[in-house]
Amino acid sequence: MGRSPCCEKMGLNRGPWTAEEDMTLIAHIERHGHSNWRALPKQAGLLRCGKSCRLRWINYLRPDIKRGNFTGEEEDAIIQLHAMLGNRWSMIAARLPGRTDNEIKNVWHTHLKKRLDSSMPSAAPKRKTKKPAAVTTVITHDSPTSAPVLPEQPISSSATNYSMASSSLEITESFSPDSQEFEIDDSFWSETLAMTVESSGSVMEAGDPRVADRASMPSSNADMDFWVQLFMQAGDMQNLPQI
DNA sequence: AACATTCACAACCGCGCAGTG
DNA sequence: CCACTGCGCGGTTGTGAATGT
Repeated sequence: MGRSPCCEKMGLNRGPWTAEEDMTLIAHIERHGHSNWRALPKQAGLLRCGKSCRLRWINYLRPDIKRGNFTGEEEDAIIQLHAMLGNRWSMIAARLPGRTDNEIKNVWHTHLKKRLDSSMPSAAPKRKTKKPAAVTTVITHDSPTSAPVLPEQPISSSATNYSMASSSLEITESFSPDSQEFEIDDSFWSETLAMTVESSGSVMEAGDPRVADRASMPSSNADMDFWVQLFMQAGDMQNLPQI
């Protein structure tokens, strides 16, 4: 269907981003946001395609990205979520504040998958030390002058839905990942996961500005409440007639 | 010390979906 | 309704670093 390529490859840079490119992209998004990825590189004077800019921003330059090793809780959460959602990395990422789908996908393919395959909790990875998060460019968003603050600019549709940090997973007992006993319709997840639950029990819609505040909240009892409610709903689904 | 192997992760690719004229 | 565009997602690859022999 005559689909044009995402960008003309002619004369555009590819491969690893340079510090200058990073700074240019950050500066441009700080000033103008990223309403149009396709037009962004031209406007910013970058020799990159919009897709590449978007990927770089979402996976690396975003100010709210949490760099560094995944905690055990985060890994457990990924395993649980993957058992429920499958390879819906963006949805999984939406439940792990500061983590990107790409990062989660990488972690899954590198060690979590192997960990499950071996089904040996004590199966230690060959590497004893994990190298620090690779940093080709040191961008300090802590700097008051460089921190991109885009309050009215959604970072991404999935990222704005952050609602919880990883939770501990005693809930596991009520759910068997290996069991195919029940299937949950996608609409359930899109509706359920699009909501966040405050500790008070009230529900926030994804678009609620309060959600953004929660994105920076540490793991808390509210998160556990979220999971308890979520799994309870999932359990209830089993008793519902198939639609 | 040198080479081989494995790992981690950034980046690319292509497809599908939603929005728009 | 159709064609087209832009975006987002998931799969895959490339490469440098770490580790083993």
